[in-house]
Amino acid sequence: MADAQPLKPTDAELEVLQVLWQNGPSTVRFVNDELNKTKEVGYTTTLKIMQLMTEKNMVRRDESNRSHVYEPLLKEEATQKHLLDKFLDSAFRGSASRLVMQALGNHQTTPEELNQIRDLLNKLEGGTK
Amino acid sequence: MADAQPLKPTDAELEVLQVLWQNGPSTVRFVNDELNKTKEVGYTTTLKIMQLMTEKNMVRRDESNRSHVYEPLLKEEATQKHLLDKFLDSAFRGSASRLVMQALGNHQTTPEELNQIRDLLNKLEGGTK
DNA sequence: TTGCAACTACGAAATATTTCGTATATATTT
DNA sequence: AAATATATACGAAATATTTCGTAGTTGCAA
Repeated sequence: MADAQPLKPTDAELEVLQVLWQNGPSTVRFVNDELNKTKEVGYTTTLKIMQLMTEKNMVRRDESNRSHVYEPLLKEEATQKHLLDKFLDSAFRGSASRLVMQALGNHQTTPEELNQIRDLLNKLEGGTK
Repeated sequence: MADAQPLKPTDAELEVLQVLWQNGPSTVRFVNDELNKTKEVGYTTTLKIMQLMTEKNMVRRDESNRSHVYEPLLKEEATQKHLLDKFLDSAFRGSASRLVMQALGNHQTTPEELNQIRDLLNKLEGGTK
């Protein structure tokens, strides 16, 4: 057996996933270089994390070339949803609206994005103006 | 020295803080009982966590009675903001709007709350309709 | 005044996660 | 062909976090 659960990735695993989601299937070398743009981390450290992720079926490894290529098996949206649920519970006691208010209040958002959100609100309110 | 940093509480610490934020200064016994409504956890485990939190200045301990009373030193809002920032970065690569859309989409929110959010949107857009 | 119940202190084990050194294999360059 | 660069595998140390047993106190009830 072996299934791609919507497991909760650890912090280090999530960082790797972000690189893969953003850039598609990549080698350890590439991922490690990306990570090093932000923080210092050894090559074998990244390698190890990705090996563990392979065992957990979070990524799939293509070994046809000497440099293995890793592809994410977890979907970005599904994983975000999963993490959001947990975060909402633990940090906001489940109050989505409070989280949303904080997120909108503390971070700059473009008018376009605000409009998208407004559209969503309209849909949610069932057209109520 | 010793200051009440907006430190990142661990999961266990956050659970304790939620109880304190929601109920005000409490004893270990009370906190432990609350936690046990959700999951099983030993009394001394909770005690230990709260002792560590005291050392980290996340809570203050009143020892005047035999049962010590713990009061949160971290503010709920500030802590949420801190955690949200981190979460936004790690899970949504900083895109507040994507997080908001997901949060609104996946969780039921009352019309009143939606209106609150709409008001906030209006303010943020600077009145642009 | 004895004994039980409820507390705190504290060390240490159990887990979970991250980090990296070393060995070894395989390309590539000179 | 030798030296050098680049990969993977793997064990194990370093950290971080959680969990709990045990010892010792104190309050209270029988």
